[in-house]
Amino acid sequence: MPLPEDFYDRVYAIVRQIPSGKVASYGDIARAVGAAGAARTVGYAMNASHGKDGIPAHRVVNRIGMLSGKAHFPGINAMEQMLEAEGVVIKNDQIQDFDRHHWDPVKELGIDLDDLGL
DNA sequence: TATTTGACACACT
DNA sequence: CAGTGTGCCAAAT
Repeated sequence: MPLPEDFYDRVYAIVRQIPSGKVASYGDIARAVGAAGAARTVGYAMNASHGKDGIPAHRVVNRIGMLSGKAHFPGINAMEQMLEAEGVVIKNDQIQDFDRHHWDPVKELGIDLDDLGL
């Protein structure tokens, strides 16, 4: 279980479950993987998700719904372009009606923070 | 083996 | 109510 990839795999598993037109915050994902507070590490995991596929990193934003990681995408506008294509309204690198598009994995997937094996 | 960085989050002023 | 500073976990060097 102490495999480094395990952590990434958990993050990918959650991000992969994000439905189209929805977005999740790093903190929520961090909690979903059992690493509450490791939001930064989640972003790091996303950095490794580039070479992989099926990892809609463009649906992952910070808590305020800002496209903080847009700079890490191939195109500076690729992130918002994809989000807009899914029905998400982006304004000035920020998601409009973030609460409306917010998708909490812990809540939607019914993940029990006590059942993460901690 | 220890230190610094990192696509954040929360608390305080 | 808004802005600034500090703290968190894990990975990489």
